[in-house]
Amino acid sequence: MSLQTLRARFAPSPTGYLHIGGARTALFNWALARRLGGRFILRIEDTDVARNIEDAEAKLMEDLRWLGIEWDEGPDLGGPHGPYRQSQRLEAYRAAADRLLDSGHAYFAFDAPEELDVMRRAAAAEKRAFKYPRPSRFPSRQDADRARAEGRPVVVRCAVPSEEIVVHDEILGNVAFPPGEVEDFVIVKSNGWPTYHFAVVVDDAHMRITHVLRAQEHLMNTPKHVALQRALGVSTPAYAHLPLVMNLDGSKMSKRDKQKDIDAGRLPREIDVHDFRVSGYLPEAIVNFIALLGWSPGDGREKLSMADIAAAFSVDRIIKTSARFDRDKLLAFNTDACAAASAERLRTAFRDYARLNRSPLAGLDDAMLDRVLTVCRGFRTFRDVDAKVGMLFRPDDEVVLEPDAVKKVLARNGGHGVEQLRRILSTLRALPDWTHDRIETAIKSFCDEHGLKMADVAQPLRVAMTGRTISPAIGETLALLSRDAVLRRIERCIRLASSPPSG
RNA sequence: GGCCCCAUCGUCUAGCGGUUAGGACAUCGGAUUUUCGAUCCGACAACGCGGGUUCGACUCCCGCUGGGGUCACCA
Repeated sequence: MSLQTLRARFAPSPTGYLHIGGARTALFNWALARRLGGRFILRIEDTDVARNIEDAEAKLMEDLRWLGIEWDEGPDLGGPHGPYRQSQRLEAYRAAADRLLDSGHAYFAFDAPEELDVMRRAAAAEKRAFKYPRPSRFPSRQDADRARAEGRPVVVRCAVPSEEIVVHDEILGNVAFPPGEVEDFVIVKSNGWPTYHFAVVVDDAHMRITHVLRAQEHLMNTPKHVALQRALGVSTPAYAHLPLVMNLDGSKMSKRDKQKDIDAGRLPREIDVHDFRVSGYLPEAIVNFIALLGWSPGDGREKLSMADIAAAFSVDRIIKTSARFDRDKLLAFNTDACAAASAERLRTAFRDYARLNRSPLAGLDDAMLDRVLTVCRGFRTFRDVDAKVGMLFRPDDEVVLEPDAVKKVLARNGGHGVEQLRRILSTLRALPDWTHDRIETAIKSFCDEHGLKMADVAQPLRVAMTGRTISPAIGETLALLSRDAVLRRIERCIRLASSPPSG
């Protein structure tokens, strides 16, 4: 038994924001390291120059930190086994490739993409699996130089021995791949850069990675990695392939879903961590929810903080079955997390949301923001808060009366609603002081006097204040505005509702 | 299609030979209510099918069916 410390890593490629599935992978690796006193490493896999996106690395790191997932070594922090960006490790891959070439574990190949394509088509036509035909004699370095001079692409392929490869997976158990199943895959591209398979193996060995938790879609890659590890003479880390996270309908969660929603004129479904942030979710709710996708602490608890997860995590309790991403349940978790958060926590998180969304609530001071958040209690996301009180913090003339609201509360019964607005004006004007409970009481007694239900007055007032029928309790709503503003908005509403609709 | 993985309420899951199969979300009732939301009660709801093994299978084995992943000079 060695006493080496556990080292786990998360290795995204910088192609965009952090996907929610990637976030779970990162979380599990993080939790494993935290639970067992190991190190958690962030590595950027940017070997596909064409797919790299400017800023993606920074966004990835920001999303991770927003979730509360902190790494011990990474491109920005450095560490003893860096650099942690693959584009800066080309020399290491070149050296490793040379070793493989020299030992006969790898060989040069010169096929043009079109030629490979023809071979694959032919195989498909004959209904057999395509496997790259290994040459009986491996080309020499001189051959490679000559090919390059002739303008042919030169890649390096791994000569995979024809033997059974058994992958020991901590979740799935032993998975056996029959001899001949793994083809001679490319490890160095014609541009000299390593492929993913090669870079991963070289880096995991170099960075002393002991545990690899990754999505199950990588399972078929693992025998390649094991073959490479054997050829390189390095040890194989413990692998655990995580069950996939799917859409509610069982399809793969992809960015296409977002576009489909946009095309259909719906609010886009959140796919990336950043989407949830913009939609007004709390990171602790997201982390709690995704932790439970394929894993559970085993004692019936469902509400878990990062610390709880780190304390309870174990690979043994990861299940094999893929999970579906149930947005309703996440919403419920978020609602609870909002209710449980301290005023200070809520303020901080809300400001982040408000800034990203350019909400009219972005500029509120602590006291006013606390008040708003309290008055809106029960909200499910910050978007709810914005929708409920945002209009109160915009100029009067931006209040647009929604047709439905006009029809249902203002115009009904021959303008019954508008009539109440007219009558309540003097009551409000006469109030000795402008506090939510005084306002509330005054409106209640106004209703009693006139034999009205609370809704008969409160609803028209809501429409006058916000243009819609949704707002906090009516006393709170009015008290959030100055008395002058309330009177102005009532008068403006009466005017608008009385004039014939244009268009 | 080849290879590989998987299978408990609609969804996330607990269960690890003997349980009234538990919890959560959703749903449906009811309560509360000044809108939305929240909240409080209650109800409905699952072991895919067929063979074995066993005194006894949700649990172990095999087959079927179904779902998923993967077959790039992408990761």
